[in-house]
Parts: sequence; C-alpha cells; structure tokens
Amino acid sequence: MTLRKKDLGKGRSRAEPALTRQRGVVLEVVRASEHHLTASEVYDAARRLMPTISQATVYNSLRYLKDAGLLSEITFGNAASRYDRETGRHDHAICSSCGKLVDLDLPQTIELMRAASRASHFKPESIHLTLVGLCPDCRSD
Amino acid sequence: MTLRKKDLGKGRSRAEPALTRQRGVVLEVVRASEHHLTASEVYDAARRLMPTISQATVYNSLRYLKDAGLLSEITFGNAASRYDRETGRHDHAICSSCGKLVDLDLPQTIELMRAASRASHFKPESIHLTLVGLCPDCRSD
DNA sequence: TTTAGATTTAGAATTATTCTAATTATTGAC
DNA sequence: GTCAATAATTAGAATAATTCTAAATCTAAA
Repeated sequence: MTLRKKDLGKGRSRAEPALTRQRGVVLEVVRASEHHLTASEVYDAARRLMPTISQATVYNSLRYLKDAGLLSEITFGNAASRYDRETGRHDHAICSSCGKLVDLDLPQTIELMRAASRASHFKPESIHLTLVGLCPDCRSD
Repeated sequence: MTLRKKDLGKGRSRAEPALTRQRGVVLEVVRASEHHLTASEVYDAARRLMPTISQATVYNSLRYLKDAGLLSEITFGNAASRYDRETGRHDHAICSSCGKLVDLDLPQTIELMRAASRASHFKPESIHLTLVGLCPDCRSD
C-alpha cells in the first residue's frame, strides 16, 4: 500500500500528503502505550502533545493509520474500539471480570481460517479469535 | 438455569414471573427469523405482534433471554448487536462486502480454546471465532 | 504564486444502548 | 378475593461512541 503519491493516469496529479503532524502524534501515542487504548484515551494523550488536535482528527487519523496498516483496531462486544500497535495477524484474550485485553499468537488459528472458509464457502480475508475468561489477577478473586 | 421461582431460603419469597407476554413476543420474533436481527429489527417485528411494546422492553427482554440461555448475542466490529436463536457454541462468518452473517460450526475451535488458555494463562470461559471474507454472492462481483 | 484537492477543526448529528421515574402487572400470603 | 411486595413495562431522557458538516487551513504541483 502506497502512502505517498497516487498516479491518476491523466490530468493533474493529486496532492496526497503523507503522515501529517497530527497523524504522527496519534501514531506515536498508540506506539508508546503498553496497552490498547480507546479513541478517547488516544485523544487525551494526543492533546498533551498537541493541545489543539480535535476529536474528529483523532478518529480520522486512527482510521487512516489502520487503512495504511500502521496500527490495528480491536473490537469486542459493545465496548469502544481499542487500538493496537501490533499490526501482524494475532489473537486476543479478554478478561470477563476486569476487561484486561492481551495479545496472543496462536499459529493454529490460520488453519481454522481454511476450515471456516470451507465450511462457509466464503473467500477468506481474515480471521478473528478471542478468548474470554479470567485473567491471572482475577482468577483468584 | 431456573426460569421460574427463586427460593430465598428465609423470609418471604420473591415474585419472579417467567416469560412475560412481551418476552415471549421477542423470543418468537428471534426464533422466527432466518437471519440474525438487530435490536431495532426485533423491535419493528415485535411491534407488529404487540403494538404497545417499547424499545426499552425489547432491549431488556433480549438481555433477559440471553441470560436465560434462550438466545445468543453476536457482536462484530462497531455494528449493532445481532441476535441468534442458536444458543449452542458456534462460530460465524461475515461478508466484508454485503455484511451477511452466517453461523458455522467448527469442532476444532474448542481445541483452540485450550491453546489460547495455555498461551494467555486465562481461565477459559468462552471462545469467539469469526471469519471475515466474501460470501458466495459477493465473490463474483 | 496559484490552485485543486486534502486535512483539520468545532460543533452538530446520528446510532446504539442504558437509565429514570412513574405506572402496571404478578406473585404469594392472608 | 384482597393486599403488600416485588418485578416488569413504559415513554422519554440521557449517555457514549462515532460520524458528518461546513468552513478554514494546509500542501503539493503546475
């Protein structure tokens, strides 16, 4: 995926700036965090670096960065999306008690993608696996 | 899970009606549908059977029925929840083009639950697997 | 330097869902 | 059946997450 110019083939070429200052800030915030921030948490942190940045720009930037493959979005249940600096395919575990969300990597998941594709007759694009359970801290309530 | 009386062990027992008329209507609507309705679609259909039912009651009923194990809730991305008459553990496939959502059953998923539990050290409760791809109708756009 | 198109901004709008307070229904006890 | 307690329903307000709008600003290319 190209991040800079886009050749239109005819007429004047379009301006397409790369990472703007605000997008850079949003990316930095996500990259700097140990855990997976919500848009609202990203907004709070970004404002500390750039006090004039707007909420809409944070949302737009998160979408842009996700589409550019520079971060990924995690959704679960009806909770707010969280953003992950990890962009390779991976799985998640979420604590049903405290909400803690961790990344994990199960090589077997990719096999299930093929099995799911066979069973559904869908042309596979991605697979999403989330374990729900009690995290180490919460299992000893 | 008991759906009727609850014995409190001391003092006066609590009133706890079983399936009320409106809950029955909501359950019927979900059971009657081939696909997976959103709360708003359930509300529309339920109103045809019981014109005075309120939006809040539909939400409350869906939650009640889910907790009672009579239907299940499907969430994906930031879209509205969908409700499924299928209550046993199963997986889903969702079309990235038209949004079609289908149930599927992969026996292997349960093994991944154990693997995920081992990798994360979470005490496993449930596992959620969703394939994203192109449905048969959309793969030939 | 000009200009087309992209980006940002503040704030309004939308959507899904939950909450509130008043009313109604149901249960179990008498 | 009547009564009191509790639960459920209702309409509408409130909340939360996200997207949209329209105007202002920036950027890159000509």
